[in-house]
Amino acid sequence: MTDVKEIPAKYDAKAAEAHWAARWEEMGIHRWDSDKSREETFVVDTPPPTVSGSLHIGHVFSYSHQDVVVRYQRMRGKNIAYPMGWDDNGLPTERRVQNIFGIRCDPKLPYDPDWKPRRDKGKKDPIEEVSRRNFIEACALVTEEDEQAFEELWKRLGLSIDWTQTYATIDEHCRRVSQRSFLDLVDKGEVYSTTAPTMWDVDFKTAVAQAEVEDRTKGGTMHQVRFAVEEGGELVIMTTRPELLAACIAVVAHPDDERYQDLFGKTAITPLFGARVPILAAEHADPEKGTGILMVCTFGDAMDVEWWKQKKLPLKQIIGMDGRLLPLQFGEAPFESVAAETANAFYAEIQGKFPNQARRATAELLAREGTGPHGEGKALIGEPEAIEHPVKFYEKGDRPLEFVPTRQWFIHILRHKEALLAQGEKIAWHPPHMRTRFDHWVQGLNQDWCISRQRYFGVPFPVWYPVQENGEPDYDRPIFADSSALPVDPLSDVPPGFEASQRNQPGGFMGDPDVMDTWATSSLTPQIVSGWGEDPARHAKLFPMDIRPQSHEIIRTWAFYTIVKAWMHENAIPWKHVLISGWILDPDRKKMSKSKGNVVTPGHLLDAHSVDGVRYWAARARPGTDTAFDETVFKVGKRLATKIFNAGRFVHMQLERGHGFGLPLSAVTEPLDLALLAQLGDVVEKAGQAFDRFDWSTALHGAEDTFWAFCDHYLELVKARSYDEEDSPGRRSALATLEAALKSFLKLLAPFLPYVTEEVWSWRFAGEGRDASIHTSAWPDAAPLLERAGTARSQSFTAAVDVLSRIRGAKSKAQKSLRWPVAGLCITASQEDLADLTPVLADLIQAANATEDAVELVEGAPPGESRFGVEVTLGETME
RNA sequence: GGGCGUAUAGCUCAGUUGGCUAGAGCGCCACGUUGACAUCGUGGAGGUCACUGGUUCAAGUCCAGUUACGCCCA
Repeated sequence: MTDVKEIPAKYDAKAAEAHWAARWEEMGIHRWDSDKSREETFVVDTPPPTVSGSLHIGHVFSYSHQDVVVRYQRMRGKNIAYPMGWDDNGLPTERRVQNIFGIRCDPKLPYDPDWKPRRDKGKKDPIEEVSRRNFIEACALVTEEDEQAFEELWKRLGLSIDWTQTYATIDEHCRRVSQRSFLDLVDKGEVYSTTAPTMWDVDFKTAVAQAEVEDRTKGGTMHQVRFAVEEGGELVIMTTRPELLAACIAVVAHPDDERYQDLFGKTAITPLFGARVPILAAEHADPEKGTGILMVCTFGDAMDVEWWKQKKLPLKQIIGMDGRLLPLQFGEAPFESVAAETANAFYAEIQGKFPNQARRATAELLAREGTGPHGEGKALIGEPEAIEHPVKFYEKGDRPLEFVPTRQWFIHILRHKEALLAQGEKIAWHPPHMRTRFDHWVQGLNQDWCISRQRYFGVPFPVWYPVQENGEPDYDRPIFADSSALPVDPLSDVPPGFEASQRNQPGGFMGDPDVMDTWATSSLTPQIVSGWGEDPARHAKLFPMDIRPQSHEIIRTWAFYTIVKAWMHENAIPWKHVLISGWILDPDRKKMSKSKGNVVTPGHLLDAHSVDGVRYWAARARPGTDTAFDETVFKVGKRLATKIFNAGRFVHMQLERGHGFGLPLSAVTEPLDLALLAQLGDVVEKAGQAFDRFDWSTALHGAEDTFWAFCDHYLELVKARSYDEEDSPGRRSALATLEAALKSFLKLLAPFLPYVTEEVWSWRFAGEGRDASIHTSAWPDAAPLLERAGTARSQSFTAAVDVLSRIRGAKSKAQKSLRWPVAGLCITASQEDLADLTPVLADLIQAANATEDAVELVEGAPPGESRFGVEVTLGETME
């Protein structure tokens, strides 16, 4: 308890932040109680941030939203399970490690136990090659540091996380859960491995999933190329990728396209390479596009893959895993040619090149005389035309994706669209329209989920393959780990029934060298936290979870995959509610992103505007709605915090002077006070309702507005009575109201501004048990407030405010101070409005510094459209 | 090109089921240090509610279309 006289005149936000962050940890008020029932518990599926090193104001924004919701639920008496995870997986970390230490992984190198990563390397130093295990150790080192930086920020932000419940997506527990998930899906027949054309990043040399692909508009060139028709004549196709000519396996046009009716069934011959390819009718060919007839290659795009599958065409792979054109031999299957010798000569000029170089070179070849159909003229018509078109990129990559046939693990999702849409319907989305994004994503799926990544830092597959006598692995007979042995590392662990010496030997085994993609693990955060498959009692208390807070751009990834897994494993939804946060836009309303260089880091903002100020800014944003970054809003939040402190200090001083702490609500008797209770009850009720539908901004809005009205008007109107030296009923009524109001406001605002509200609460209101902290104290109850207010005229308060404002205006116009005495006050209003005003007239007179005999009430129509006509005569002197 | 969303004072945003004389804060201007607060208070000026039509006694709000911006997808 703080002696009221000891309360400092100024609020030191920074000191309060440091003090309370540490105290809450000591008090353990954020701990989940595993003894409580599921019904009493509120579980949060916290987004594990990718610890790529940089903190972003967007983190502060969305994590503040979760915490606001959590703090409300805690005050509602819920046993909160609010864990924290770190997403360390995969490529972002590997990239960072490569840059920081100047290293690259070469899996063929042996482990060097003495090797230590060095940070002092310049950009000019040669890249050091290290073993897989050394590389993974370097990744672990960096992520550990990053996690610390995040944890410090989270703690400073006042996130009420239970820090005894943490995980990292590559830690042992998460590896075990991820591998268990994989094996469970193997058992359920939802996983398969196959060699299929897969979108492939040629720089990172890894497969990527549909969700990681983005279209970028790039400049390209459109070529018109003449093909010979074997039976006589020619046709003209249009293509942006002439470098794939050697991979051409067919020519297609729409079956209804009149221009090509007589060509269907005939054979075309490709220029340069002399390949005989069928001319086919295909529904998906667009007659409006180009010449309406196009070449199918293995593989130019997703459509090519589709046609290749549908028409069962041969595979002619010419792009290698490094993105360069592979060496080929024309005249041999599958590269048969009617002119193998010239084909080889032409191909020699483009072999080994990257596609864009090969494209220009091919165009030049096609422009040579004699390359045209039947050896006449040029194959290329005119000059290539510059165009803009969408090109598929890995979202973290710099070079266009290629379709390369590789062996990968997939999860069946295409055949489950209906079931997944049904799962989406069982979840409440906030705001509701965000579900349509999920629906559209599911409806638009066109590939199964490829979960293999050719990386190092991630969760390995619990899989080995038998090595055949010819030394090649037999992918069709994978050896799965025993579920009791998880997690396993197939590159160091030995499968059941084998000896370590048999690794990579004919008749022995080989470990799957790949790791799972990030989402294969991140899609399991509910299961990871709940102890799925390990601790049934815990799982039953934490799963399904209550809320999944996240932003809208990862509905198609994180939310989607999590829904997939929960459905496949347990035919369940992973959470009851999805809360979507908007984005931070820069002042030009552009999305903040690293590449644009408009990202704001949060540290200095917390210093300048206080944590409460920054959280206020975050909480003002409606769920799902993007918000412009506006530093002036931080100031408003800080001002609110200061106001809470000052108003709290004032109320405490009044209560102290009047020995008024702990007066019951029944002491509230004055009309003005009863009117305030009515307002208070109303805002408490509305804020609770808003919170119950996860609409934090509306709850804040109401609480804030009412609190300012309380400070600006009620406190001014009640001062005279609370200053009263005698222990009158009027004073007792004022003091009881002040305490009830302050407590209510502190609680209403506590989820948003946890520090200043706790600070003020701690002076005298903190007690035993739940009341030890405002954040565990009970959410205010509107019923007793409204009951006490009864039928009190709540219009009385607004009437007093209305007239007081008019008097203030008159003083302001006369350039007098607000304490300037009022010598005459004539108020004209309807009978009803005067009836509202009369009971609070005494308070009004005091606040206006008027006297009772100066006031004249006239029943009649007020001038204009105002509620009250107010004529003010100011006194001659200040007195 | 398709889907979803947004558009209200200079800026950031509120505006329930249509009832509005359209609000708040910031910024701006003026005034004021009164016993919570100068990290302040009071007052003032600021709007064709993107545009065009429609429904209605009544439209910021409902309907249709247009434009601009954002996101997702192709």
